[in-house]
Amino acid sequence: MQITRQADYAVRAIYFLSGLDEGVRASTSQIAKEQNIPPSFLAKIISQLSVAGLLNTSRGARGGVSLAKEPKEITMLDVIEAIDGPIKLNQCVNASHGCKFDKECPMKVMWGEIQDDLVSRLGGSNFEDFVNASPIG
Amino acid sequence: MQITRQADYAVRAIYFLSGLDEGVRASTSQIAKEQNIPPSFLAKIISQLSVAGLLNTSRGARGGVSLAKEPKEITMLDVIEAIDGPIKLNQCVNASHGCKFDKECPMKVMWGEIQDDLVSRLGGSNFEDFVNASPIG
DNA sequence: GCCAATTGGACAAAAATAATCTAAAATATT
DNA sequence: AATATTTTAGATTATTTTTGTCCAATTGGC
Repeated sequence: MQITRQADYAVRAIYFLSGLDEGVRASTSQIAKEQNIPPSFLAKIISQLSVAGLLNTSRGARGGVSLAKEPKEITMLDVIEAIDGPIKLNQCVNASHGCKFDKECPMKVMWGEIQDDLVSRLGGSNFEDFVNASPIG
Repeated sequence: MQITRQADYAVRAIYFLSGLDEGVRASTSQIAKEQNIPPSFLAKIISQLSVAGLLNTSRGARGGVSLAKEPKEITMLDVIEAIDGPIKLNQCVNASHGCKFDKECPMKVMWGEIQDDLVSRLGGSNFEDFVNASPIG
């Protein structure tokens, strides 16, 4: 019932980049040092975020990473699902898996509602708001 | 970001027992068979629920398990936290752990709010309501 | 005493998580 | 062209968590 370390690292990386001027790059190792994240682990995460379309990367000297969209267009949900996959609070939500109750299960309904709420709140949280709430020093 | 199988098993056991008449016992193996849960695994879970004060157990022939409270007095949160421990959506919530942002982190605030919501919804869901919503056949 | 049940502990297997390491590819700078 | 820097990709490892199993002990009713 907790986001993974990886997802947290991803969020912090995006947040860090959101604090930079538009288009400005930072290298993975820079972010790693700044945020105290294992560098080669972060490299993997950065790569996934790039595949997910959240980051632009450029190789080579003076290369690095920058946001692929404005902070306002990136939500907490985007980042977390890019790393941890779709949110699913219980195995049965949005999928029957042979539980005896299943179809008539009021608890399944509850999980579905809570999950929808969670997803919608995460989907409504963007990084511009985060940065505005507390400008990064 | 998902409750464990154990917690789900626990919930299903409590739900099953909530459908019985007050004070009626069922054996662990009965519940296990009924709900398709590995019996010796369920025994462990039952034991934890007993320690948590949610179940009464009695050993010996004709022994078994029954609810320690009325279904109305048992919440989804009770059951899940008895098995999975306290809900914590991210490592940083309610605890500083050396993240660079920490104190001024708007995302930590967000996690805290979402978590409080989740906890309050789970704490507001009791098993009488579940049983009423869909009487167990 | 016998049978049926929980209890407790050790143990094992599998899966998920958290990394590390290395080689390759790309690209600015010199 | 050479070099230094950086991402990319893949294999590999280590650790932790999750999911169980098994067995002996205990308890209680008949």
